[in-house]
Amino acid sequence: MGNLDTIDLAIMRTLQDNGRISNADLAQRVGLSPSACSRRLDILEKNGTISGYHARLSNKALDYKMMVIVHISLSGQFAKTLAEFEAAVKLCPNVLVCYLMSGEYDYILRVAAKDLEDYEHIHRDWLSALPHVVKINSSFALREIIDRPNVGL
Amino acid sequence: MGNLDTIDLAIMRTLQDNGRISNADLAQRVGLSPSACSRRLDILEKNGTISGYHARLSNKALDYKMMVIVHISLSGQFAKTLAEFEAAVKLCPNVLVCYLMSGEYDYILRVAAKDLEDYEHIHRDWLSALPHVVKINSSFALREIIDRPNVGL
DNA sequence: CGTGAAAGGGTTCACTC
DNA sequence: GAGTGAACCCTTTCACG
Repeated sequence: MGNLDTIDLAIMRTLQDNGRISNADLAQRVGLSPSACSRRLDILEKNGTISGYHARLSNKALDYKMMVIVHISLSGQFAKTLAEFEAAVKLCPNVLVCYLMSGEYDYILRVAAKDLEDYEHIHRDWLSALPHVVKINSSFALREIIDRPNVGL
Repeated sequence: MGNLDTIDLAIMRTLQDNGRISNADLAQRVGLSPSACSRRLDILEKNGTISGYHARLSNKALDYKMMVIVHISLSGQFAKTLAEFEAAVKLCPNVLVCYLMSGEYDYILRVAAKDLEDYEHIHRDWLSALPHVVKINSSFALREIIDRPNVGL
């Protein structure tokens, strides 16, 4: 996790947008020889600075046309209550993101659904069924403005 | 964007978690010859079902320890108002996600910050400075429970 | 860090079924 | 659609400058 220099940042910037580029092309882009580039990449991966590579699937192509932001409150804040909720929410494949929050609601979720009917099912069969839930508030996304995997470097 | 069969789904499932796997290994995992696998992958990429490959960077390694959910209201809903806000918000590198929403607030944002002081700067110099903003509500994430790039297949 | 070289694989064709 | 084989290219790793 040592210090990142300009070239490390260039490698990361390239791989953010082009995760499947070959090492030879990557080396050329950042101005390194293939062997030096491969060595650096190896370090970045092994020390966890680059934690993985993921294909992004088109929600449209998969017919997921809706994105819903869900705020959830539980009946308490005991560790056991939270742990049971969290274990259950992880099983729902439609939940892309879930954070424990400060403030009015305990959790915020980002949920993908095919359409409104699909979301009704998810709401009834998954979200309402999560343990200790006392309040659910769904807001629907009208349009996606930004969706980046990482902070801009 | 044609129909996806079991093998296509297996390819996508593999590439979601292992975006830099070689075509040869991918072929073996899904039970195809390398050439057949490469042809299918090519189709999935070209028709947009797979829209890209992204390295995931460790927020910890980059020193981004805070995640903030920000609700924002604008002074109106005219197309020009929204367009000006959206153009401006896209320039902030700390904003990972931004959706136009139905409901009480107009936009919801996911913002990464290094620490509380860093967030104060982002709030003052970026968020408060966005055009037409009349209300900002920041909630801080205490813990990440789920953060998947895609819906579970 | 770069170079060069060698070994081992990977990718991409045309071709066949 | 899928598999095969061959040519070509890429990756990885090494010793060395």
